[in-house]
Amino acid sequence: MSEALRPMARPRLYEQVVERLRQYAAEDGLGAGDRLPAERELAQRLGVSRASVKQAIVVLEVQGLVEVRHGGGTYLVRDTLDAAEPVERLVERRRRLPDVLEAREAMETKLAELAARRRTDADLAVLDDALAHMAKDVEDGGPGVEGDRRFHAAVTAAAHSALLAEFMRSIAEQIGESRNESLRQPGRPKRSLAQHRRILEAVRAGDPKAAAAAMRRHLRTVAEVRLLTWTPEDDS
Amino acid sequence: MSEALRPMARPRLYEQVVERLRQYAAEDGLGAGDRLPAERELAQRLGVSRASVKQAIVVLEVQGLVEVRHGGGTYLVRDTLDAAEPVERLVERRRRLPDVLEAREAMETKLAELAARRRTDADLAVLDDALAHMAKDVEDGGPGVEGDRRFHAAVTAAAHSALLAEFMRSIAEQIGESRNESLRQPGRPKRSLAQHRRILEAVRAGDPKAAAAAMRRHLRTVAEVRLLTWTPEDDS
DNA sequence: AGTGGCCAAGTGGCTGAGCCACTTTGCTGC
DNA sequence: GCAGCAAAGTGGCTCAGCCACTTGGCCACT
Repeated sequence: MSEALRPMARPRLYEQVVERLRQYAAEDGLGAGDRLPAERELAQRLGVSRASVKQAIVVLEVQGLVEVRHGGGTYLVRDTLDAAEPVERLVERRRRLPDVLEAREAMETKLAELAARRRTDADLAVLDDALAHMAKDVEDGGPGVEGDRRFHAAVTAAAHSALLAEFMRSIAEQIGESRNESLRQPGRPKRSLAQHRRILEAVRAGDPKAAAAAMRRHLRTVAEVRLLTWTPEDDS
Repeated sequence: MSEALRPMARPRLYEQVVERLRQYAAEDGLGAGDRLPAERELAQRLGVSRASVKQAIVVLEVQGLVEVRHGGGTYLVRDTLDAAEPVERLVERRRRLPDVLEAREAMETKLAELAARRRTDADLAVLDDALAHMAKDVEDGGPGVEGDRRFHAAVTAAAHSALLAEFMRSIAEQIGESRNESLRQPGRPKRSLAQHRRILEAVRAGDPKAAAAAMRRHLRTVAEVRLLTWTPEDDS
């Protein structure tokens, strides 16, 4: 009900112009390499100033959708002016956990496998440290959230794969939420700690298959715990 | 040597302004919530017109680094004006194949598993169609590139995981290159086709473990073929 | 036929002045 | 105190204009 009182949308003119340009490119079937109408003409036909048209074009330029040649016109780079939706936004919209947990399992089992293959002594030291941190917290009756986070981050680092690390980073926030809930379940911190130990030992031993298997088992129990309290409508 | 004849860099004014603003925010220790100087003042101190300052601010606004309040000033959203590096750019810089192939294996085995669990009849029809397309091309002595692409896209679609699909999309270009090279190896198209068949049958049978295993086997042979001709220095 | 100089038209780059809309601030009068 | 209001400050947008660059056509020269 307070829905009606949310801040009014106050669209900037240049945003509307960007929208119109996307529309124009789509409807007129413009493709890569085609030239947009001149700024002066666009301004006149849209009924706005040239400055606003220019701001809109700057937006498209920054997004890499358009190439502006001084004195030569403005050209489409791709077949469309639709911006590729940033991963972060998609994650936001798709807050639904299952997707995230699936992606996490896919990537992190691979990360464990790679970590077993590539970990350096320094990587192992960080892993040991993270595990010790979590162990101490759990002994003191804490949930071990920070230690858990550090352990998984250390595994990611030890895998030495910039691309997978980047993907993990983009769902880190969602994983953090699930971690909080999971570790608040009674008995969970101790079991989680034990599972971490098995992962670490496999990584230390340089056994990729064992590491992947241990990580998979760990993540599946986490996912189970988390999904027990989850319902599709509960988008929190 | 032809390095000297590459296109001249002709930086836009607004880009320089953006750079100056980032610098200013960093050097003056501006943090989230702090207000930028007024547009008129910035224009005067930078010695540029207000329009150029505004274009720069539009850039920062589009990148979500700054919030502009009509009549109230322009405020930093985060503690820095440095743009988070988009995944696409990272992929570009990290053109090195191993990373990409690792990520691909991690995600696509999971996709195969999910596809076996969730595929609808319509999904199966698309998979059948893609496989038939590839089979026909291979029979005619072609490489079957397009059919291969469609098959893997169909598996991704059948998994019904928007997040993994998005991740796949962001490395699609690199995968495409590797696909071209792989399928150009003599004998590869036929073997690849057979492997696709096994994947499809596991998905049709609704056997997640078999589907994941078949996909993993397929991707590992592809990676092997590709990596034989790859060397770290060859960044092409 | 090819080359380079030249010019005019078209287009983007950028400016300055100006007005409007909105927010913030602080004074005024109760 | 405090509500109301006016002024100052700030961003939104426009207009008119000049400059810089690209393109294409024409021409003189080789």
